[in-house]
Amino acid sequence: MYSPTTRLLTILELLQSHRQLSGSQLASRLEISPRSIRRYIVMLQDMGIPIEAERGPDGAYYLGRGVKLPPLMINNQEASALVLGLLVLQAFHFPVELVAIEGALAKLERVMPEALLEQVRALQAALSFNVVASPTTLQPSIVARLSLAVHKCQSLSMRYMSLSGTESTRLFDAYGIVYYQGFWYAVGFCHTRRDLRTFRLDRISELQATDHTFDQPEGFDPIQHVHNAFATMPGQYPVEILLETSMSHVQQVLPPAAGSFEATPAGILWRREVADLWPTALLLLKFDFPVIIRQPPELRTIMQQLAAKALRLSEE
Amino acid sequence: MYSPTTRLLTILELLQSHRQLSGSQLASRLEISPRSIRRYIVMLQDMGIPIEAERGPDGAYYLGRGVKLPPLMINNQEASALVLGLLVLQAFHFPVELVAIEGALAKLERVMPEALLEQVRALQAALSFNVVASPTTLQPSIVARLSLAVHKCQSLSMRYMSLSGTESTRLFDAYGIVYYQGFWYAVGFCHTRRDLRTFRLDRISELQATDHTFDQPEGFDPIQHVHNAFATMPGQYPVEILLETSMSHVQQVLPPAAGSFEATPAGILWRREVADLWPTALLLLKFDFPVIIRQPPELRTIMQQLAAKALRLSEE
DNA sequence: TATGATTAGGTCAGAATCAGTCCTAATTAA
DNA sequence: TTAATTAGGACTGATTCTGACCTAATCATA
Repeated sequence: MYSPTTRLLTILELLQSHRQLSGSQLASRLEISPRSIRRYIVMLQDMGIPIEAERGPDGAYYLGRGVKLPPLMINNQEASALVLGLLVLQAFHFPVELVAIEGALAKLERVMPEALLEQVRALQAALSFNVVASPTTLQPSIVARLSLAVHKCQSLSMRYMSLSGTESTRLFDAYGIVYYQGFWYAVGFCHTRRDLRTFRLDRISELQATDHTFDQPEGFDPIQHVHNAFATMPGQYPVEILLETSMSHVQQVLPPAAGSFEATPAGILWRREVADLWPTALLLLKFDFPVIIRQPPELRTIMQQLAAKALRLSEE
Repeated sequence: MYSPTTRLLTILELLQSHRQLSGSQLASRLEISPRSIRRYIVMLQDMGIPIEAERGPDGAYYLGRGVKLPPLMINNQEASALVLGLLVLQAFHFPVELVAIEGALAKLERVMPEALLEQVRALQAALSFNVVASPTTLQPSIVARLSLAVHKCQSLSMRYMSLSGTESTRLFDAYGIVYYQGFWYAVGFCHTRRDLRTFRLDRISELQATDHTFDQPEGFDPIQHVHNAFATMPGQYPVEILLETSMSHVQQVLPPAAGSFEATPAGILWRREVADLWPTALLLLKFDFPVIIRQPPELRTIMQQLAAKALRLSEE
């Protein structure tokens, strides 16, 4: 704590680990005059470090937000947490700039004490994450803009290429972003299709926030919806099924995203649209309450086929 | 970049973002004489920052490892990556000291530019990880020691409390650590039971590395093993089904957690143990390839019931 | 083996910086 | 109002820093 430079760093460190400190506190810790502390504060500010001050009694200096990040003073524990975090991001193909992850990793690993690095590497080698490798890469900037739009409830205009390869522009209210089996998806309401939809992020080519805002539906669970969306890709068959049970039971068994539910005297009328009827058919077999198929007739045919298949399986 | 004090920090920053820099490069960047650079290097070294040098042509200065961490100079991108990493660690209940995560988070968030922080917070709020919340906490120190033992192939002596509540001391060769459905497990060879075993980390109370070392088996996949261990949990129905398709197709349709798969001339033999046969029965109806039920006979009965149910549904 | 580029460091004088001690002003909570 | 705090000007003397000019040591390459 002798040279001016170390003093400067010490002040920075003190301000980083304490919420706020008064000039006299700093002065006594560094054993220099308060006047010099004020001078150091100015020096730090000149360096772009946003030190702010509260005046008056109980006034103090504290770190504010700037445009640039000040040098971070971290201890060993924190460093290993940081490295581990970065490694996890890498393993999960998190939508963050790779350069950023690698840059931060390089900086940290280059200066970490040997013993610490060994510990972290051991953890890294020993831990197995249950991760499906993602075959595609996606642009972090898209994810960043998307998440901001989710946060601010801004509708989005985007260009999307469907799995079949056709590209289209859609107006979309994003409710959440979900990682599911190696891919990242945006879940929300598609104005073009007027339905809840799931879009794979790596198939979005353009994304633009609009002025239009929307209301986030209460209690919507993006994960649930993605799970469900995989069983029920939206499409051309209008399905109408009468569930002879209570609404509360339905809500336990089916996610809100599964379609619309209407209470009728005969039971709960469940409506949705699907391209593939098979998942719905299987779903119906799962239920432990009586079910009546209203629409479409094709679903009855599929049920017959399922019955035949089940019978065949039971005999062989 | 004018005062001597700021120059020191600039040199540090340059050394952190570049792998290595020669004295003359540094001198021209800071617009001071090479002699002064040399002096600054000494000052940094005196401050405990391990700057090392390569002599001769193409010689240069570079950062080495010390006992203490130097101030980290990071940019905005790197900061958001770091914060995200920490958030993920938190979400996954990663075995890292909570204090470390929170300390680092506090330091980073306190100084991050407003816009950046908002972006990260938005991401955090929008992203849904498919994570099961862990009901237990575990000691990071145990994980650290365990992972070191995995790395160094040291046998471990540990006290473990089984699910039934009996405590025992075991000699254990840890092969890996796996996160599976909200819990952390150590996978390896248990000398006491003379078998591959899986131990939940939060049930380990004492852990001690021994002098004894072991050989890590070639090509052992800890995740695979945990999956298997769960698929073959003692349920009462041993299920054995012949899937008449290729192994690669099976792997696309079924997760590794579904059980064990064995290639036979007739097809893939799928074995698992379950307590409830219904989910398996429904699963079989999903497949688009021929399937033969070998075991148990009860599964055939269930298939008949399913067939009846499907038929009933198709008629109404 | 010779050469040149580089780090390492000693020395010295003059310039620049820094620290402390005075001040005064502005701000703000009690 | 009062007291505590930040903010900062001015001066002086001590300290430090800088650049210039040295000499060694090291090491890759021609």
